[in-house]
Amino acid sequence: MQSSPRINLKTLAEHLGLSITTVSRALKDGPEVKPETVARVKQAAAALGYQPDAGGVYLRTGRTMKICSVFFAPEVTDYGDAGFLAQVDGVSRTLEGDNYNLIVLAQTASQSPLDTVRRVFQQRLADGVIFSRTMPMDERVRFCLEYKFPFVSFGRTELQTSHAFVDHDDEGGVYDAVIKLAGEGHRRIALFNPTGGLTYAGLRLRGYQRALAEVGLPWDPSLLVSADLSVWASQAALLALLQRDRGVSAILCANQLSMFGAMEAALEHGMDPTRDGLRIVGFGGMPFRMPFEQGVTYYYQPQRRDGEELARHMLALLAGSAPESLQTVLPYQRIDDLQRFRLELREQAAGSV
Amino acid sequence: MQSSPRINLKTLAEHLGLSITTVSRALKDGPEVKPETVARVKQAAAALGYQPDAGGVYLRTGRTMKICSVFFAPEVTDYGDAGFLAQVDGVSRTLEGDNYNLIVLAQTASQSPLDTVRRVFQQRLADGVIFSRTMPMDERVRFCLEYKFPFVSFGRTELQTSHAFVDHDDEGGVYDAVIKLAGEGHRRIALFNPTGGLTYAGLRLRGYQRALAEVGLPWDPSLLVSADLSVWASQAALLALLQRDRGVSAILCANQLSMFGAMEAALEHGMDPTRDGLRIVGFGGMPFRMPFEQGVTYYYQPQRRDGEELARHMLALLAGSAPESLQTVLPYQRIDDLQRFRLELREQAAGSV
DNA sequence: CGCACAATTCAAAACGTTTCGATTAACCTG
DNA sequence: CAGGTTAATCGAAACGTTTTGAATTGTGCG
Repeated sequence: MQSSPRINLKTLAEHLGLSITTVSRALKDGPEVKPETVARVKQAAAALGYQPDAGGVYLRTGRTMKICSVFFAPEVTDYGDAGFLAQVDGVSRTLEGDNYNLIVLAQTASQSPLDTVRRVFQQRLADGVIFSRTMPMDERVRFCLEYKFPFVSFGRTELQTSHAFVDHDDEGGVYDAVIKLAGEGHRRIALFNPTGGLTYAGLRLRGYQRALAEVGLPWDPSLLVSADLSVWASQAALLALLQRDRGVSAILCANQLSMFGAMEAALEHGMDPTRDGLRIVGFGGMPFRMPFEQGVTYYYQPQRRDGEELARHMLALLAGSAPESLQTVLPYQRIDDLQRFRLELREQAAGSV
Repeated sequence: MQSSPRINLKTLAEHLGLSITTVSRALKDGPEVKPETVARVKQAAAALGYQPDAGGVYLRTGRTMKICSVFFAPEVTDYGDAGFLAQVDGVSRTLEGDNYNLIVLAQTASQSPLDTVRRVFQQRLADGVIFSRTMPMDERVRFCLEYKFPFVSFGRTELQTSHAFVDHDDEGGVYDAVIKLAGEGHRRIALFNPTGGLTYAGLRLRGYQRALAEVGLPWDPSLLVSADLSVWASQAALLALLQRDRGVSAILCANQLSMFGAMEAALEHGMDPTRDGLRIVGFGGMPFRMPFEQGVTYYYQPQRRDGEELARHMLALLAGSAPESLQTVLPYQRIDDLQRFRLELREQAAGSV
């Protein structure tokens, strides 16, 4: 158990009086090796604590056994997105089973999204990449397709070539929300959408317009508000809306941060959510405690599951599955009573521990 | 700009009519290469988009150019810790300047903290490791010291051998809070501490007791409440406290999640923060909007800066600096008016963009 | 006994990089 | 111009692994 000379195939082979070739093959149950020898090698490897050197394996095989997930850092500017961590946890946990490790690369505001992906590819930082904030004509998707670099996007594109993705059914969620709100008598329903040309913003708009048409409400562009996906930006944009349009009685937010922004805007505008009957609809993962919770509807998706699905797709891709078969659109779960929902999650968590 | 043959030193050398040696040296400004040649090589490298292959570099130099940050996944169970992302952002951004990449390894509940660090070391996943949740006799610190593996702990230890760390001045923060609260007339001040034997829990207790002694208040063990660092656990523990002890007028929380827990507990107990004059003291990063904000004092530390400091220490360590010189204890900033503080941060952020 | 054939094992090459030591060319000194 | 010094470049080895092709044994059959 001496530690100075690091255990590698060579030391292991010398120690056993075998060749490097045989040891290497024995460790992966090569059929050319005598079963007896296999057992002997494996025992010695375990005893000496041999671990294959990742660099050596890569150089020979071209496989890094790493997957990269891109983390969009500018979103951290104010409250950050705790849900991303749950996703990371899901990805990490799923990859672990197949001996893959996760690299998280922070994408700063200064570099373009494509730069980050290109770097992963060119420096061979990982065998595949996972990214979000997907756009209809996403350049990262194009890049990966061109160089045949395995990837799973969190969000769909409108590109011809099909590829692996995981996405939320935002069109369906928004559609459902508008139908319900209209049923309750709401006439002026605002839609908040993130800027940046993300695919799901378009899908949300489609669901919105489809529902409006169905219930016979007019499509009023002034009810569509766009801003950055942060508390402050959405707050400012929605405050402006409330100030210029007294008829708005419901706001469809994009994620938790913009929901916080909507609530702050309502309070800043002097509204009392209970008295004024303002309805706020949010979308996202595990809901934080909010400034107020009356009149709030929440469309929920567990983000750890997103991560698990992303990782499963990635592993399947690397194992040779066709991208067409690796496309998931996950439905939202509608929550009307947040308090009760939290209690449920709490019991659920307590039960699993 | 042909894409099929990957650009490596060999192709680059052939393209320039130079040897691999010269090209390699030119790219790192080796003094043995004619300045003119250096320029020529660099230009060609840029034009062809040459990026050194991470695996090749590692195999030769033994440097992975990666740093691993361990992410404690069980904390995600409910609200997650958005602050960790800010830290990740800080680490990542700082490493980037020195061409290091960040690996985030999720530590699941099933594996011991030591396992994760050991894996990083044995598989040579990274050149160094950063971890938190440090304990006085931390086994990970012991391990890294024994194998001379570079590390920076977020949190101090009580081990003899000195090592690099970054920590918050929790003792000072708690001390300051108790002094102020006592000055306002509070007599029964509760201290919430996380379970798990973390170093900073002990430091908090020390600051608490020191302040009590100084202002002449008795040390009452029943005012010390311990539970997991989650909303639910802290909520349950603090609710129990409020129910059994009617005299408690202030609660010192540990992080944002336990502060949420304290507020939920107070509300569940039927308290009106304004009317009942309950003071809640929180510690942590960027403060979320909370269920109520009257009577709240917040001790703030920007977590992105934590990450930057951790990364700076790591880089210095790898450059050969003595660990003794890489020990930081950061003071908290006391915030009495959260609303105003958020506005300040907002303007600050707006100014920097 | 000679030959083919299977069962084991091995030597060597390759991946991309850095670096030691050697080589060449050019320049200076006496 | 011989001999020495410097500047610039190059060839080759090494890192740890997998894999191709070859070598060594043992066995069965004619």
